[in-house]
Amino acid sequence: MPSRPTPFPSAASLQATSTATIEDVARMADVSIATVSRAIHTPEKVATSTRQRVNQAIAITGYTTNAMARSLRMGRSNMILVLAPDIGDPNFSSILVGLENEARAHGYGVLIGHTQNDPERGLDYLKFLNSNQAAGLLLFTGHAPFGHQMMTERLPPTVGLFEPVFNGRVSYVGVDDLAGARKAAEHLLSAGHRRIAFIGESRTKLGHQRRLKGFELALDAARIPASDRMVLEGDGTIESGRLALEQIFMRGDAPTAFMCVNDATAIGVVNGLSARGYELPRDMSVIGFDDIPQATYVHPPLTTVRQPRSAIGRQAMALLLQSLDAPPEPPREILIMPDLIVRGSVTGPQRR
Amino acid sequence: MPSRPTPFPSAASLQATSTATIEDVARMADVSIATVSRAIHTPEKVATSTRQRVNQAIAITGYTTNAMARSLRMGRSNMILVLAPDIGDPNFSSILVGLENEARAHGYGVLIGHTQNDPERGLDYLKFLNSNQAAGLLLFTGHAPFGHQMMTERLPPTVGLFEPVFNGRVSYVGVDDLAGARKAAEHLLSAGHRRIAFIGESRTKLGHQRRLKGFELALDAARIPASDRMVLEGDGTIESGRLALEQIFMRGDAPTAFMCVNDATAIGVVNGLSARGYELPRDMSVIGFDDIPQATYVHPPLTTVRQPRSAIGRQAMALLLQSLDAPPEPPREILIMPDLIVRGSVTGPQRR
DNA sequence: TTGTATGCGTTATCAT
DNA sequence: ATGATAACGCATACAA
Repeated sequence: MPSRPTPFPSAASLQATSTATIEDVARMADVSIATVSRAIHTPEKVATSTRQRVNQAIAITGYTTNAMARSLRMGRSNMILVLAPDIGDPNFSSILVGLENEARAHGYGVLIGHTQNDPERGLDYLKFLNSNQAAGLLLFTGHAPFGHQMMTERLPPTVGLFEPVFNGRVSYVGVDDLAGARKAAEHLLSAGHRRIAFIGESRTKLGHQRRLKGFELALDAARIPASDRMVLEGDGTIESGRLALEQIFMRGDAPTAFMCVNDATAIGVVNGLSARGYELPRDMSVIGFDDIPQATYVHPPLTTVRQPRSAIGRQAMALLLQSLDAPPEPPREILIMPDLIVRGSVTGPQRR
Repeated sequence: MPSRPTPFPSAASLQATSTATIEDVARMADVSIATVSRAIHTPEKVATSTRQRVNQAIAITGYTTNAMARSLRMGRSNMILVLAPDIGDPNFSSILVGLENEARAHGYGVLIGHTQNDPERGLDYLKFLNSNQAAGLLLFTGHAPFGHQMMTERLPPTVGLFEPVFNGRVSYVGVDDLAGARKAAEHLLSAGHRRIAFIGESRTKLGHQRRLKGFELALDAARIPASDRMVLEGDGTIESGRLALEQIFMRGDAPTAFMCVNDATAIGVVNGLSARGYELPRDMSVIGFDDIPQATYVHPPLTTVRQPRSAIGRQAMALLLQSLDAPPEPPREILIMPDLIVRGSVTGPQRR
């Protein structure tokens, strides 16, 4: 019995090879690999009939462009690397969604690198970048990745987001810290508070500095004397809120309201206050910043300033994607105005 | 004035080129690229003196292997892809640290893909895998990535972790759900409870099913009649805890204790109970599972079963790295025994 | 011990 | 409209 001819020249050989390459497709469609490549990237330059044959072959083989080869050839990948020190940051998740949506819309994929603020890991990702495995870099870290100078020089287009980047001249997308903090302080002021404590890390964190500035501007405008203001150090963790509270009570001159640099700090303060027997918000007002999910589950629920997380993600990615072709010079800074979210942790000061 | 000879043949040309390649190193060390490659990967096969020249050249140029080219050539990368549906999962962060430590120790890097349970995104990452951009796959998702069948067939070595993988025959590393749940139930029992409600999603989630089984085994052993057991549906979100609670009260026969499939559910129950004016744990006991950070910040702090997160991460990566050379057949399942964490949400039942 | 040459899967240039 | 081929950067079989 004569062997039945297969519809395509090399149908048999296909099963042997693991992943279909452009060559498999070419053979099956009976064209050159150049034509296959064209059919994919510039379909209008290919005759309709051949294009159809190629597409059919692609469908049958399940061919997907080998991104490694493509990037090697092109000197640029279509992946964006996001570097984050702490994946667990409650802000990170929804910013990421914004980033990814925007990236997808432009044909880019998103990869996340977890640095844990460890220079070693930073170096690893630097190497990753160095071999063009990502076309652009998004810094959620507040600083450029650490590593050999040689490598930091050759960084791809980069934009920082959420936390201002203190080293490296890069574009930045984030909340308008100053304006947001000012809104928060004004909310406290208009509730009648005059003795207010601010808790934050003003020395190294740029974002915290800006929030402190907004706080001070608002109090200046309300002509609150310096003697009625307290500024306490706190690195932005829940624990730092508790600690700052201890200091306040050690010094003995409690304020009527706390303005915390972020919600984590505020949660620490709320917990500490409750533990000391204060009833909130009757005895003391607390306001936060960020509006993380946990802000709702504390008692009383936190009045706070909401980070426009999704917008930050979207705009940061948009800016980066633009920068891929021509990095803006000088770097741009996009500040998004946040909204005040009024919940239950602020009322007027108690009569004393 | 005669031009001063440069110490190396092509020192000048280096500045022009963007990133140093193996060829730059070869020229500078005055050897062939093959020798450079060998000096890096099999140093013992290279004369000491040449090796030194090569190393020096590498140091000067800041050369790093182009991972794209290397992987293309070798047909395998040194990156591991972790697929997670929700980066914000409070369990994810510390598992990740375990994964990364183990990976680093073996010279592998970790990349995270955020699928959001979206098949489109899954397909993207499938393409990523398909071109050998990752040597192995870790599934935090509870299921294999969705995509064209053609591509799912060609998956690299894979292991699931944290949540049993319901499609795809893959190895798995996670907590011993059954034993952990049994411990929790026994804790409730030994506190004196006999009317206990279980809240969880027993239909589609394998892990939930196992926890329910552990619950039932413990109650069987204590000879609790079926009439004293309640099993309520809840998908594991905070909201699902509240909802299940509603159902209980609608039916009117409240238990004395709640065993929740996870902490999120338990937090929903605790909140709901507090909102209804119950004082915990005096009026009602609640036990969770996972020991997420938030378990500490609810009142009363949650008694729960702790996920061995770091161990899960470490062992899953170790298993995957082994599987790279020879995938175990049949797939292995590593179950880690969890500890009961006693806090304040469980006491004896109220006298009625 | 070292060098030459080939191929990994693409894209792009130049012919035809 | 299509095909042949070079080059991307590297690892390695084979020669020397």
